[in-house]
Amino acid sequence: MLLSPARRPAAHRPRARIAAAKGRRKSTAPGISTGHRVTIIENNVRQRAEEPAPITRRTLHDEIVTRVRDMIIEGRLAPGTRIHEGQLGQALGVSRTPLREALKFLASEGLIDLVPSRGAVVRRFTEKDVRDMLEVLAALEALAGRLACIHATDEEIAELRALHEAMIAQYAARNRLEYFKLNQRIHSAFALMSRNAVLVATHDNIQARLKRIRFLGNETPEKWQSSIAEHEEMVAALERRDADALADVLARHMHNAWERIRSVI
Amino acid sequence: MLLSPARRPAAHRPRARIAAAKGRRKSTAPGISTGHRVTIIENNVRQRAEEPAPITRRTLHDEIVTRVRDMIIEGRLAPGTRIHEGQLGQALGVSRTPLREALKFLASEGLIDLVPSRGAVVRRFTEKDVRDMLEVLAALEALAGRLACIHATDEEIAELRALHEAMIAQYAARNRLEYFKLNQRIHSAFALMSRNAVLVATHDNIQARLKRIRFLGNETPEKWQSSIAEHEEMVAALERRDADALADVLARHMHNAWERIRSVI
DNA sequence: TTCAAGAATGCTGCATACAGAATTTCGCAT
DNA sequence: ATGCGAAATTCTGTATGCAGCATTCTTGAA
Repeated sequence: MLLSPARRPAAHRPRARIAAAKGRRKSTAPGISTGHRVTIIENNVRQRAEEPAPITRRTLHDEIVTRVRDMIIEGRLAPGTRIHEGQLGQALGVSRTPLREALKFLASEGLIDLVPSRGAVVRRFTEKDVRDMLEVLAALEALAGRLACIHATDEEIAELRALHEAMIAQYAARNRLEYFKLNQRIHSAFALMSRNAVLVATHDNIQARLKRIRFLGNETPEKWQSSIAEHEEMVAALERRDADALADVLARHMHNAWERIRSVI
Repeated sequence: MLLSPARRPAAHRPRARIAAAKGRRKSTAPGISTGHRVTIIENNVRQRAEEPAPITRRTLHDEIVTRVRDMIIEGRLAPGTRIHEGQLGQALGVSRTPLREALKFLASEGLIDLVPSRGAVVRRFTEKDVRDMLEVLAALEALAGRLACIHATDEEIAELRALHEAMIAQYAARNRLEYFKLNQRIHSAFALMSRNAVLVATHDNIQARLKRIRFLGNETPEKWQSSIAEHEEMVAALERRDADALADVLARHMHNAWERIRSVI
């Protein structure tokens, strides 16, 4: 019903199941990767702020978390949708146990609500919720900007500039999806350059919740224009390492973001 | 081993199990409640920012989340401890399934790490982790303070003042635990008065991670003294509804908090 | 005595089974 | 037709079983 035709749960062959799920993922979920690779910024943070083991062996519930999260963000699971453990499990080709574990995780992230003995519901954000999130995000990005002015390397700043130029190119081409991805990436880059892992995690969490709404809000290229001007200011401020100016424009950018997306709530 | 003498898992009687767990909770875990009740502040927020249904029917995994979270915060599960699903499950009198679900939730909250096929480990915070958390918390509280100046009712402010006075009384009595609880409660109150549910949730999450460390940091009453002076400033600023002053003192308070606790990391 | 390879044990990851709550359906009376 | 109530169905919540990975223990050789 949701992903692929329901399949018989071939009894108890766990490893094969994982492989199947992984294989299918590539074909159905396009992922968030963009052609333009940010290596310096991301690597610097991984190296300095996170754990040293990059050997990511994914478990099933882990895989399911990203799958379902993507489904919600991409709108394939609409807000208000009741998540049916049996059906979704069948659609994903997994049993209910890891799926339920994944749902608990997503509930903690705030993407779904867990109603006792009635299951999980994709969370619907009210207008106030969105404003609240943007308000917090503004404060977090302002902090990130200040820290980035202190900690970012010249290399990273150059790469951010490159990302910005790439985004402008996508704007010129009216390529909405790629424009949006680069836009989000730039915001994440500020968080990463702060060298504060907690800030990165918190920022990512809230940004993820807003992702779909912000994407929908960027409907017309006219709306992108003002956003781009602010981005230009942001990059310039970082290049000057002017923390106050950067924090100011980031906060302003978030405020304007609300104006841009309020119509789609 | 951990909570109560291991008991036979009397086969499959779920509801009785819940009742047993609830009953036992009261007797073993003292909870975080303080004699002094904050009603106005908390009710106002519940009423305006959260869901309208206060009929909390707790499921088992939900109960386990709070139990295990408390165990970590109270230090009965020390950082670095490997969480043994079988043992902990027996100690809590529940099967592994809801326990595992609870662990996924706590992992998302950042209190434990999940290592594939090796289970859960109570997260150990480095010095940098703590500084990062305080840095973010400072930004969040500064925002909360600004918003509180706008949204708080006079009633709420009066109640905050009462909380503050109560905290001073506990200080005078050298009652460390009660002092600490009121202290945390005051910080939460600022978040609540912001009328921003996302801010409240984010703040609570980070505050919970820091709780144990901050408690340990408050070892000597001398350390409390400076903290109290800042609190006095905070309350006064809110009474004047002076957002800039409040944001400033909150940020300063967080900075000093680091000085107070850095020795116990 | 030390080290290494293999056996044994223990634990996690996932699937499935079962009980009870929620919801729907259906019969019946109004 | 419509509203009500009970049976039936569906789904969630929890327990348990099984397979494979990790770790520890054991044993044999250098």
